[in-house]
Amino acid sequence: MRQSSLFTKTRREAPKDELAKNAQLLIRAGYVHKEMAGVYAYLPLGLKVVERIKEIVREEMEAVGAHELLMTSLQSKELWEKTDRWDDKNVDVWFKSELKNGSEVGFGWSHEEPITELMTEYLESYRDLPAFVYQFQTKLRNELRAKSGIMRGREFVMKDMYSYTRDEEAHLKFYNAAIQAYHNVFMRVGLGERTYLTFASGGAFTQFSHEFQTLCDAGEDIIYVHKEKRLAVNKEVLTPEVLAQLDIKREDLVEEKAVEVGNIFSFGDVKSQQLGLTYRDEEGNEKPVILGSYGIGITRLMGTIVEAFADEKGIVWPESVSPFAYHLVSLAGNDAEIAAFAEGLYEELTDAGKSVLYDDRDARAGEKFADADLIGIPWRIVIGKEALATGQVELVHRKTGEVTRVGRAELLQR
RNA sequence: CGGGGUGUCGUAUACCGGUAGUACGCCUGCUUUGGGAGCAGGUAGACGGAGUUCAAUUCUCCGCACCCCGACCA
Repeated sequence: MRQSSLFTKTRREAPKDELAKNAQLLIRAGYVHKEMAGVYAYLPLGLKVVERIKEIVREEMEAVGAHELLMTSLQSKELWEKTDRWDDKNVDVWFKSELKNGSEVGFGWSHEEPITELMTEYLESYRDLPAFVYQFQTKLRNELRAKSGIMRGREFVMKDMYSYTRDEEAHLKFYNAAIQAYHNVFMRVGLGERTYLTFASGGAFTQFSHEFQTLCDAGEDIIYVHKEKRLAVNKEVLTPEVLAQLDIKREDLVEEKAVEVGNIFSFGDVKSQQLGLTYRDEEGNEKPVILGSYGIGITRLMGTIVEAFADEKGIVWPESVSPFAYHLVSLAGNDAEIAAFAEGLYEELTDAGKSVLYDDRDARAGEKFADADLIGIPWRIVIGKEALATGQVELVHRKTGEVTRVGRAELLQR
């Protein structure tokens, strides 16, 4: 992409109403636009990051056998009444509206009910099980208080996956596969080292649910981390009984701030009973389907990545989620030869399938470097007089600042 | 939802009960060109409403918006 064609611009300063680092940097660099409190639009650069994160998640979900679908944002009141979650007294984040004919509808803050009801139409026999589905959906939640930039908004993108299995054994098998898939996701987006499987309270069906908590100063949660065993417990389950059960000692736990980037739940058959999701087994007996729910906050994950890796100059994207692999910075000025060199290299890299943001703007070096630092693409290629003279270009690593000089051929082979 | 705070050009800020200033941005021109350039000229602003006052951007009230702390958070 030619930067001259990008309508967004960088800003020196963050708006004064943004205190969260992730929002300050994402706005300054032109990734997002704040529409209202807790509601952000994703601009071209920001959308690329969202899509890259989604693609990683998609690959891992497909790898455990799940299929993608897309549910609706408008949801039916009658459906949610079946599980007693329509009433504002029970769910306090509903946005509700009504149709012209007067019937009430809700804006989806979760999709467990709709997807499960959908499944009643298709899952009838043990032969139809198991079934695993997921989607990327914009969730709408009327949070009392939005905060922390894109990390806790009223509108955000979430990956939610649901498992439908015939019994507890099949459920656990998938549940454990999902845990591994989640680990893979967080590893791939660069947060693996600092993300912990965290035991949380489980509700009626199982003792525990599991959260994936990423250590981060901007986090809203407090967790207790066992670094050696690479697990953590949520405050609500920090009891002597649980510690004994997990075979960990209180003194080995460190209190840390963290962001909940994912969570997984076992629902058992409660919701299936409520919504009438049953199947016939081999003997013709009608049995409830076992349900599991698995979420990853895609946009929250993006904010967490910014928070985790940014430095004083700006964003530092891991290669796996960066909007572009390379930031080609041309310092041509009025020098047509340098401009031609940069143009040629841009074409070559692009033709070779590399994703390149090409700073072809008529701007000075300082401004270009500052912008490149802010935007945070992992590798910067600098084209100046020296490149013309030697044929070698500067390759600068955003994260470390390390500079190496490489030839075109070497660059194309990376 | 309880508490606290803030609303001034596009952005960040200053001052002030009596002519709203600065920087960046943006526009024009010239110069400059490896770390947010220089000069000159230009563009653009008091959240909305009511009240107090000779006079309100400034004080008061209401509304709206935004931020922070808490509560909440499948």
